[in-house]
Amino acid sequence: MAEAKSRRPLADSTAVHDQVYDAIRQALITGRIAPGVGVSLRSLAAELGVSPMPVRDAVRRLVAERALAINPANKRLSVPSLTAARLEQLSQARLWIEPELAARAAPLADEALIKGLRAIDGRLDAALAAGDVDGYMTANHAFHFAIYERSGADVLLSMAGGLWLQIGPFMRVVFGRVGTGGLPADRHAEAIAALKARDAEGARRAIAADLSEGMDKMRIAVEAGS
Amino acid sequence: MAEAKSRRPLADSTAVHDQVYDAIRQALITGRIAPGVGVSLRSLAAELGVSPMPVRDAVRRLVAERALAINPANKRLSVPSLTAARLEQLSQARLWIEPELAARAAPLADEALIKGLRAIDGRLDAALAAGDVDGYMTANHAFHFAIYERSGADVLLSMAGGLWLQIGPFMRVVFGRVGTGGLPADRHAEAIAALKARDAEGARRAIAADLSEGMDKMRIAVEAGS
DNA sequence: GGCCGCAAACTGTGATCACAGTTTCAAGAA
DNA sequence: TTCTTGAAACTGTGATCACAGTTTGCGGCC
Repeated sequence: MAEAKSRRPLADSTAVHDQVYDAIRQALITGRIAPGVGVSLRSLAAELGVSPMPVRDAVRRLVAERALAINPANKRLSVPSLTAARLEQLSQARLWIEPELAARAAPLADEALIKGLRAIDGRLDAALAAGDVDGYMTANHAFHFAIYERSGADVLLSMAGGLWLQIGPFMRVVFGRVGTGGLPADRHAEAIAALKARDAEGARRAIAADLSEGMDKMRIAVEAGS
Repeated sequence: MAEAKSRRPLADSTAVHDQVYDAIRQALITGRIAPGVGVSLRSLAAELGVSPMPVRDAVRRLVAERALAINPANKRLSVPSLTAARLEQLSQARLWIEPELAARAAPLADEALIKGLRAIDGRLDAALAAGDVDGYMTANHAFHFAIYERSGADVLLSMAGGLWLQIGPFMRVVFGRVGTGGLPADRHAEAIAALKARDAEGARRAIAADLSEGMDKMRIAVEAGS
């Protein structure tokens, strides 16, 4: 029992089901749990060293966010498969919401935000140069949401969060197949410049371009894989 | 015990937590549980005549969909308040997603869909004439989602569903304050005509106009109420 | 050697209990 | 009368168990 509890030391403080949520979410985004495969409450619970109860709560939340799917026939859990149709819809939704969040953040940008973004972008470039996929994806997520959070638009922000969660597995496929090479961080520089100038439309364009380029790559990778 | 179980006879078949989800969702949309007030797992369970367990599952889902809020300090549940900022974000998200769903549905429209929409619109008009708010809201929801479901875009469809759930309480405020009068069903006729002609852009415009008009009313009602 | 059938293992679901933290409210003191 | 204090009630959380349905895999049969 004590041994099981120490299998994967979760972060302290907050509720267990939240820690389980974060753990599964991270496993999903990084592709540690592959799309299409089935999972179960008890296996997840054993793997995380907790009782099935908080896992059940976390899973319920992830299903509501469409990060996990539940087979209506036998009610079994699985990770959603990567289909072109799903990617297309997620792309379209992101292309509207995220540039909008960037545009809303621009007038509210301050020096602290710019400085933070530069630091994140530095970590991103380092991960890119080192071929560190996890590091790149973490930094990329941090970069975008540092901007989005500044918008103060909580409803749209949570929608964007849900979209990233669903698109995470697609990203992993891209980097697994075509590598991290050729991904331009220039758009990030553009975005930083626009935010510094409090240029809403410039920020919108920069983020839209950044998304478009990334999602084109995903589309190609998914089509090649099917 | 047996008495409690028969307090509110839920629909048969599916899982209990799904029935509880539907029941709470409906109570939220129709405003039977007012925005801002606190709720609890045990009180909901007692009211619905079930044990707290399925309520817990349903609530977890509703919190993930932002239809319920959870106070981070004392972890207590409450219904989100109606703020102008929230309405503005929900409006913007709806105005992008729903016309898009209508446009996608248009090329796939068939006679059965048109016929179904006409029937729903008839019920809508009857409810409108009778001042039946619940009937109007139910029919209006049915009308829109009959169209959206035809698009086959499941990801966007579920996003639209989440948005309706969040905007439901706002709708109730409108009808409670300004009544159902002055709500034009013409836009619905326009939408039906466009779908019949398989005119994607026409359908997009009709739905966009329908939403705009409804949400303008909501905005006015919310501003007047604060 | 290949196929059928049954038992064991595993699945999600729901109920019940224990527990720690918070709120509420009433009784007693100033 | 007003403020303090303490107990009771209520909150979400987690653990554990029971149960029905499904899947799985091994053994025996054709």
